[in-house]
Amino acid sequence: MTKPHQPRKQARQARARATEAAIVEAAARILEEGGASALTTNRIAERAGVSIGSLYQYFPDKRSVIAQLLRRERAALLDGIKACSDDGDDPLAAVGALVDAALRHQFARPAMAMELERAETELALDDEEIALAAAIETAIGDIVRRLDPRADVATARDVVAICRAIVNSAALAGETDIGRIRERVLRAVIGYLRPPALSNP
Amino acid sequence: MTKPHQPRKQARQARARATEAAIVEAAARILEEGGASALTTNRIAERAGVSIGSLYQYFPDKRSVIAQLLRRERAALLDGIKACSDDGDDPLAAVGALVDAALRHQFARPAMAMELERAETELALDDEEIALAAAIETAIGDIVRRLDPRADVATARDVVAICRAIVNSAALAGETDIGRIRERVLRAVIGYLRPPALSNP
DNA sequence: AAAGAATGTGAGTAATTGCTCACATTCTCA
DNA sequence: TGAGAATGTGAGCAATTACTCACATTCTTT
Repeated sequence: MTKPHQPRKQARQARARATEAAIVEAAARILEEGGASALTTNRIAERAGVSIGSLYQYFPDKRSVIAQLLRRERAALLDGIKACSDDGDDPLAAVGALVDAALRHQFARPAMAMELERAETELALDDEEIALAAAIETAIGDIVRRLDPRADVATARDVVAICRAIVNSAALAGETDIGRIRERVLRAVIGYLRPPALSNP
Repeated sequence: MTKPHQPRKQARQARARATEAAIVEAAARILEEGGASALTTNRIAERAGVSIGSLYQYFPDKRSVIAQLLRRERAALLDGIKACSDDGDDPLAAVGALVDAALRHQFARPAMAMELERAETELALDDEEIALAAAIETAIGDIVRRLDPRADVATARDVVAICRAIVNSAALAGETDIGRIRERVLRAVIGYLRPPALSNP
């Protein structure tokens, strides 16, 4: 039971909601341009075009800004994943759609996605964020079980980890051909879920 | 061509070499106990049992301490990987030995390995560190090509990424059964290198 | 129009950081 | 043994940080 990262006060006017959104988006831009070390509260406020005081009117501390950005991104990813479930009956196609959703999310803003992942570790997620992560794992588990009915929580976690790892290391190495990356991620995920015979051909 | 992270001055007496090693090991301990945010130069010196002045006698700046620790760990990993090449002619056994080497390295000091990985991204590696990383990728490529002769640089990178990703996410989720993790990593790596037929059974 | 609520401001503060420097101690070797 | 080299010390500086607060502006409602 961790203290939730809630806005200090609820925005009641449209102007205030715009300010709040501008702050979160400014944090995203700084994160993807300069990494976590560039993400200071004064810089966030400046980039958002508001004063530092305004930032602290809606966020009790710096972590809450990052937490809000994390929630925003996670919710979008969950939407994309849930859409895969409705993709017909072919398990392979469903897994393919799942990988596509993950790739779309990761490549929409690659640098931000990576930095946000790293920031997550030192954030001490609150209950709402844990629930979101659990929902994502459940949704992935549902799809993955169509290919491998014995798949458990660890399997779903591994699939997420494999996707992220290949995409991130490819992005870090300067690869840009998403088609090639997609092919490899798919190969890894399917190979993991349906292991080949361990004999020598 | 990045500025190398070299010791400010060369240690000539045994006492000085001990001091230098103590500083690097102190950094490792702080990193694995408190993460990157706990890693301050004053704390490193205190933990090493030396004064802050001594630290700056052998390291020009904070990054150099981390870089030295990174070199130490990378060199150890490379040794472990190179040993796999001498493991008989069975390609599957060689890949198994490779995964074991990676697991041993990652699980010897899991928290430190994870934190060090994260620190690496924001370090701007110098030539020596790039050479070490390249040597590791080459050694892995050699082993991996026994299973899949078409494997290229990206393939080796993917294998490394898959190993790390599964181990880290398992460790983060609190798993401790190394045997189970080993099995899954092996399944993922082999499944990636020898993809099953993409047909429905 | 007026008054109170909501929103916005930014100079300033206390704490922390990486790092320097003037000096003390210990070692090496003629 | 003594002199210079090597090593070790830690108070403190300059820069940066997250965050506060007294106040100004804008909106809503009657």
